[in-house]
Parts: sequence; structure tokens; C-alpha cells
Amino acid sequence: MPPKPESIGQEELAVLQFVHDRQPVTVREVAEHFASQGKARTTILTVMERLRAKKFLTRKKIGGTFAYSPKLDRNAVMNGVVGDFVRNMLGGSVSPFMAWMSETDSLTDDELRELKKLVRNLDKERKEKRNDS
Amino acid sequence: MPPKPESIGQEELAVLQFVHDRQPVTVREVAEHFASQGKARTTILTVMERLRAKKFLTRKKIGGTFAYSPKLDRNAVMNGVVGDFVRNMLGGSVSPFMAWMSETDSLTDDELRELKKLVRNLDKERKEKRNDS
DNA sequence: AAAAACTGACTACCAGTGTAGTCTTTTGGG
DNA sequence: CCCAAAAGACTACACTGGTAGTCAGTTTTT
Repeated sequence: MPPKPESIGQEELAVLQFVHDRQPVTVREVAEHFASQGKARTTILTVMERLRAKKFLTRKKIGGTFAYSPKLDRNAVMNGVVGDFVRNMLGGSVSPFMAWMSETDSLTDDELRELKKLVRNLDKERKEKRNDS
Repeated sequence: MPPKPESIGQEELAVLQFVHDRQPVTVREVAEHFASQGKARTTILTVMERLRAKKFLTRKKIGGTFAYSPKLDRNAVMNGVVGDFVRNMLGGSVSPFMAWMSETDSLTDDELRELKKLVRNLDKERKEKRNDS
């Protein structure tokens, strides 16, 4: 079978991101936004209903029409997306990702700074963990 | 339309990796390996032919049967996979990836060391670049 | 040579995702 | 109260990737 049952596609993710930004939001508002990319209103409806079926969205009726909100916060969603990718495509290893960062010129200066901070924090955590348990 | 025409799926990647390890290799050898995961010989054949159609593999007849070899080296393939993912799913930003590394306990000690080295090298590169061009 | 084993080309089917049309129902204005 | 506009449910279709069967042609064994 194709992708895992609870995975999320590229367009679905784009829609979900937008809902995160505007929650709670109606299909109409989302559709209006994606109209700029040529997407039809019913396409957005379909995607949002699929996201709801996958438990990424909830909706409640507010004066006639439904308002959609995310079930998970942005971070949880992205962690899932990245985690699935690493597990499924990279066999659980982040090495290919690091190779990509070093071999292609893909990091902005800001991202490099962020990465440095990450390394520092991760390092500190490990030291602490080693010194108690 | 679904994914990019030149993308690669999870099973396709697994097969491609194996071909990288054993090149040049026949369908039979690959099929024997993946039989342990319950895959039929013709499934492997199909996957390998699709990889050939996508230009990830070449083949040449060697005494009756075809021997397949990768067109690109492992790094190029993985860089493509990671790059596509970052572009398509993360909108080009590696931040979600870094958040994942920091929030989930996903790095081994070895990987953390690798990451540190990466940061050092990247940093040095930037400094050098700033001091010539 | 005849049978057995192997190879590869083709065809096929399913589920997931992207996309959108139709049609019914609901709503909001006159 | 009626009707146009909006909203939502349904249905549908294409393409990819995962999976595999059939069958014909080739090679290898007795």
C-alpha cells in the first residue's frame, strides 16, 4: 500500500498551515486564499474534509457555516511530518540530512545560527542527563 | 497532480539503495533479497523498471540477463530526496527539521557529534567566503 | 531434444492525493 | 415568503507508487 494511513500530502499540509494561521476559519476564506493558486473552492472543501477525517482538523458550526480549527499545534504537525520522512525515507537516520546541509548550500545565515544554538542545547542536555540518572 | 514526475517512493528508494550496494546486480539477486520482506520477484522487476524510466538506473545485458547499475551516486540521490522534501513539504525552510531534532529525542550521540562537526565546517566556510569574494 | 527453470514485457488492481463538477440544502435579502 | 447566493455532501477522474499475475521467449538441464 501507498503512504501510511495518517500521513499528509503536500497540498493538504499547505491548507493545514493556512488554517493554523487563521483559525478558526471557514472554507470560504481558505478557498479565497488558494484561489490565487488556481484552486477551486470545492477542491479546498475536499482537502479540508480529508484533513478532518484524518483528525488534523475539527469544525463547529458558527452562525450557519462551519469554522475549522486545527486539532494539533503547528509543532506537533511538523514533528510528525519530519519524523515520518526520516523514518520512511531515511531509514531513521539523519545523516543524509546532514550531508545535504553540508553539500548543498542550503542554510541561510540565520538557520546556521539556529543550528548552532540547537547543538549547544542538545549538548547541555546530554551532559545533564549523564550527571543524574 | 500528485508528486513531482522525478520523485521517488519509499520502496523504490529501498530497492535503489540495495542496487547501490551490489552494483551491477540482476533482478534476481535483488528479488532474492527482498523476498525476505515478502515481495514477489515481479514486484521488484516492476520497481526496477520504473527506476530505469526515471533515470535512476541503467542496465546492460551480460550473458543472457540484464545487470542494473545506478546512474547517480548515493549522495546525489539522497540529496535529491532530502532537497525535494525540504522544498515541497517544508516550504524550503529547515527550521521544522531543527525543531524536530531538538524536541524529539531523535539524535544518537554519534549523530550529535556529526552535527557538531558539520556546524564547525559550515562556519569555517562562511568565514572564508566572507574574506575573499 | 524435451522438459524445466528463468527472464522480461505487459497488464492490472488498489489506495492515496490532487483536483473539481454536480446537486441538494441552507441562508440571507428583499 | 421567495429567490439568488452560499455552503456542503457526493461523486468522479487522473496519476503515482506498491504489488503482483500471466505469458511468451530464452536459457539451462537432464
